[in-house]
Amino acid sequence: MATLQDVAVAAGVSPATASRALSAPDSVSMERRHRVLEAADRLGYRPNRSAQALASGRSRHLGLILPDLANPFFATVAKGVQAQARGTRRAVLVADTDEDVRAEREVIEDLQPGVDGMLLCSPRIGEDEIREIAASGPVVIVNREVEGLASVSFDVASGVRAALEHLRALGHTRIAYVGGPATSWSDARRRAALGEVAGLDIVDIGGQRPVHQGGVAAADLVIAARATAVLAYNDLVALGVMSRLRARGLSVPEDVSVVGFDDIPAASYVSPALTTVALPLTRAGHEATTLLDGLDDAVDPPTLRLPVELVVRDSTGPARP
Amino acid sequence: MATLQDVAVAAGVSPATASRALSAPDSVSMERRHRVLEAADRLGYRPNRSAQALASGRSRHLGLILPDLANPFFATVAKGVQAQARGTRRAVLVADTDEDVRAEREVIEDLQPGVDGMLLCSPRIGEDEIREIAASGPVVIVNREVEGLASVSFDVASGVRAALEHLRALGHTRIAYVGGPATSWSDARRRAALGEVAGLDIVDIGGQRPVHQGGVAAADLVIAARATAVLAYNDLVALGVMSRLRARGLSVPEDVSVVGFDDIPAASYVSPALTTVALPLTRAGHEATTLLDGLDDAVDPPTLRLPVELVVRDSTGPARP
DNA sequence: ACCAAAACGGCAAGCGCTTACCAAAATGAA
DNA sequence: TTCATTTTGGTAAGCGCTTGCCGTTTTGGT
Repeated sequence: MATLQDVAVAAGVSPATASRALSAPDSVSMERRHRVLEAADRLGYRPNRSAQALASGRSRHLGLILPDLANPFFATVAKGVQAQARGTRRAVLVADTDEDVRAEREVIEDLQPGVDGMLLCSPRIGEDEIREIAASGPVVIVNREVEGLASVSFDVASGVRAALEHLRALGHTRIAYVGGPATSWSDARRRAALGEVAGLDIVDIGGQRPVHQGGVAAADLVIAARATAVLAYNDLVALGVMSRLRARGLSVPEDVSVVGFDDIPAASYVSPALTTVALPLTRAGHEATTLLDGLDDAVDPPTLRLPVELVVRDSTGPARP
Repeated sequence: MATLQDVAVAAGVSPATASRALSAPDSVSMERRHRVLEAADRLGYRPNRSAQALASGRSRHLGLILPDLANPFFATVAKGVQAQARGTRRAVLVADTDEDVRAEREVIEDLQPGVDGMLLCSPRIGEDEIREIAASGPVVIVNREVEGLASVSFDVASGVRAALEHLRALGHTRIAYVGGPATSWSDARRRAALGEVAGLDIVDIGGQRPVHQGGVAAADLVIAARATAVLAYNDLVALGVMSRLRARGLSVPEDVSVVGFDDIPAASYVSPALTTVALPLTRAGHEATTLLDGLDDAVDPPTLRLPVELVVRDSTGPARP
């Protein structure tokens, strides 16, 4: 494997010049730059990333920590991060914590020293722990907010409000909220917004795992609560609720209306198509990555709260009179 | 930030001993090891990954290249890789090529120098290119086979056979195959197996993008072809076909039976639940990662072909008499 | 033609760690 | 007790690159 040294020799310049020719093109005369580029090309030179990282103190690696890669929510964010990072030729270290707090701590600890910055997606760990992490390296939080730290989140409150108003307009008054993990910041945000629409009777169906099965499990509670509509923590849960409602002989939206959260692809291609609060997931990935870059020269840590949008499809309809 | 040097001084040993105490525990006496560990802990020592990598020549990073993170197929494989890699405390660099051949080439080129090995998931590039890549570093291919290289793939032929036999048993004789990307190796494998079941009239509906919309687009061709059953390239496409069939007023499975491939989560929670050929995706991720580790001491590159299983659900039924 | 300023490029010192290689210490057999 | 053998730990040489510093060349103003 050819080293920069070899390239320099081949081009008849010093290693310093070779280095500059490759990384700071205009600090070297055109002629020499060409000589170096040509030599590098001819020798098939590939920079040694570890050496670059060690010497420069920057690895050009980003760490992305998320609870579950198989969850389309996170996969989509990851895709956004990816795309943005590749634009600046940086690589993304992805770690899946399996929704496990302990694994999360461990993996963050593990990854942090090797990256230039971390993206914490829906972290389940405590605020103080997050602060500690942020103290030892650039960090942007996604889908959660921590006072004093950079974050990209969604305006879920207005999403919840829009969903509830939609349901109220359809004549629903008794609405079940099927929640997510108890440790989830965004579940807390949704809950907090539940009271903001007047004239509604909200039944809170405790925290489920934020997956299809969680919704299945909750559906019977929804039925027992005699709610005519349900707002779910996310689309996966909403889909689970719908499955089970159907299995119990109820039809959506005739008997029960269902609203999800996230707008994952599956939401639009199940039947009935799911009414849901769409979150700009890919964009969140983009923004978070961009934020990470500007962190040092930022005076105070920027907080982005991205707008959401209620997408009305076929899973919601007028309440039975 | 404390360095190994600092730790060594604090523990009253040489840097070499400190290094060994941390990475080769039993090449150092218990007493000194404790001194080092204690000092490291006290100083909050975190090894510098770049330095370790540079000095040892191993980055403890794996590269995972895949066409689309938002596709549950790949996300699931990625999850398997993740889990396995974390077991051996290695990090995974994930790169999403967006189903684009050029991006794929570029990103592989980019990532390879920084990793100890690469996992190429459903690569779309040419065989010769793959060989070239494999020549400059350990590589395992997932969901494709290249003569002479290590790979983990699925026994799709037997899956196709099982699906076709299932359909034939239900009385279907005219069956549409809705294919995937033309450049896809696994689409070619599926196609190759189509002829293996006798007495069937197979209509080939050309290659679609392997996503929901691809299936939607193909559905009308299926109808026009007067097939009573369709086998789709994957579940996403199958789901797309089903949506559109329904929109066209046909019901599944009464009018048309649909079989997918992969068994992604959505397959089981749509209605009607999708009959599909289940692939052990997470396991593929595991196996591929494990294979990568053993590559050097392998005589000839191992090729795993994992078994698949037809999961019969509600999207297939008897043909109309 | 001469000098100041600007542009360019080389030297060399690391970045923080690993790992031969070898010396010293400890162990055990004789 | 002595010598051969094994264990243990120190010395030092890098791994391949970046970058601050400074001398040299070029440029252009007069």
